[in-house]
Amino acid sequence: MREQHPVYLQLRQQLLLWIEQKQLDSQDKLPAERELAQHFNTTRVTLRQALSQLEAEGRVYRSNRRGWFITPPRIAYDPSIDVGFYQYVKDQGMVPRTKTISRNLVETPAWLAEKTQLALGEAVYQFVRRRYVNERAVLIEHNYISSASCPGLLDKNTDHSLWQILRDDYQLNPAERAIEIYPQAILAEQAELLNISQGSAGLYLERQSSDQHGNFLEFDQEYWIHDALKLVVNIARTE
Amino acid sequence: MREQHPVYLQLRQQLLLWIEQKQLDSQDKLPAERELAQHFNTTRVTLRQALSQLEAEGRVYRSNRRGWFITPPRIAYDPSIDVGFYQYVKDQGMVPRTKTISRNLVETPAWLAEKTQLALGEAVYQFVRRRYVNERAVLIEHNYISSASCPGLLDKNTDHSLWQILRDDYQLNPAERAIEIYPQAILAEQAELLNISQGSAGLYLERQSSDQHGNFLEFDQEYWIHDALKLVVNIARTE
DNA sequence: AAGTGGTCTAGACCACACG
DNA sequence: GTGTGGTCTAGACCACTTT
Repeated sequence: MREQHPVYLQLRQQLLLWIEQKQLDSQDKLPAERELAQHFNTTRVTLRQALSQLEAEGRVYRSNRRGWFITPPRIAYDPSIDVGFYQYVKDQGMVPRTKTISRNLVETPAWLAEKTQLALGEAVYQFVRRRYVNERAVLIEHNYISSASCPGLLDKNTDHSLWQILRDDYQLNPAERAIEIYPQAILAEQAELLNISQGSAGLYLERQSSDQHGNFLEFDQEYWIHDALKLVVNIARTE
Repeated sequence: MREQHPVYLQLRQQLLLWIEQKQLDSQDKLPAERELAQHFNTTRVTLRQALSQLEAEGRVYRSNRRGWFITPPRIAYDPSIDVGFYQYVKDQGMVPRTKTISRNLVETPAWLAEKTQLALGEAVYQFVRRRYVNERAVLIEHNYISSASCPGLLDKNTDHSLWQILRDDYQLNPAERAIEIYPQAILAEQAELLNISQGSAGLYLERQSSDQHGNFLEFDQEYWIHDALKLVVNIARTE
């Protein structure tokens, strides 16, 4: 035997056992840190280190200053399928909710013009929305939609599926999509909207869609909490 | 003005400026923690909190007990393209390297049989490899390849591209692929192989490929360091 | 008002990396 | 061997949440 595991890793193990024993379920709250620290005969600092470990592993999560909770299972999401958040969450037996935080007609900024077919300064709709799964906020979404293609979109209810509105009200369907995905810490603005601490692990997903006519349709940025999502992609033979 | 940012976030900002000033480049080493703490007139604990923040953001990384370094740019990777690690790293002007850690003929375990067409106990080749970009270890890969389809594979040099071997020596090409991706902390075994600490943020990528005849070809698990990778997926219209 | 999580200090010891 | 990063303690104060 060479090395003894550090205390916080032993504590991690004990916590897992304790959770199992207590049969804590998704979104159940753990006892106060001071209480746990005493129970396991250690310091709050070390306890928090152990909890942070479990947080990184996606076993527990926290909500600002409210405490630690048991992480629910991940949502599976296939970005190649024409199904929106609202639908695929429901299909997996969870309860989706969307809150539109802001909606504006803005001028296309430089960074967006560079990435898309949009001209610098051209008017686009910008939506910022927060999405929940079982009342847990799991992502912040920034949408940019061509204003020319979708007159009057600002007046519609965007608390459900944008794609459905595009399809039903404007006969626009997403066709080609270019997607970028990478792990990225949640920074200040999004962290505040998600009520988590800045620097929490996250997954960034960016998607540009064009419609069935090949025109720019939508640019989408999604800031996901790291433990809420599982991406599933199926790829057929490329000829 | 309501709230003052906590010290470690101010320190984060100062560190970024300091790095810029010093013109530190990819993989350059930062000074010792004690030195930095003194320079910024704070404690090691707080300094480490600031560094951890930057680590989460992918600006700095650490290598076990060796210190803190500047994070190099991410590698872009399109899992829908028939190009292996070796090729796409080179295409982006970086230097790839692969070290085969183990190669074995093993019996298909239960979890693998469940996921694939492989029968429980059937013989498969198992490869564990560590991959580097510019001599920085960025992922651990577990490969399972049908032994029936590839006799003699164990004797070949697997320090480059497996796919190339499959193509050139066995006339097998990956066709359909099912991919799963999610953020996941790097746990004990992989952390040790990557020389990072257990619980570091990571990205898990799992891929099952079948060949041009529709037979099982390969099952692949990749444990990526969170800051090394950017996924790019292009999806055409699904008819 | 009380309790909780978030932050911070000033030490300390150890195991490992590196010269 | 020396210095470094990794870990740990025993406090403390503050801002926020909850009662």
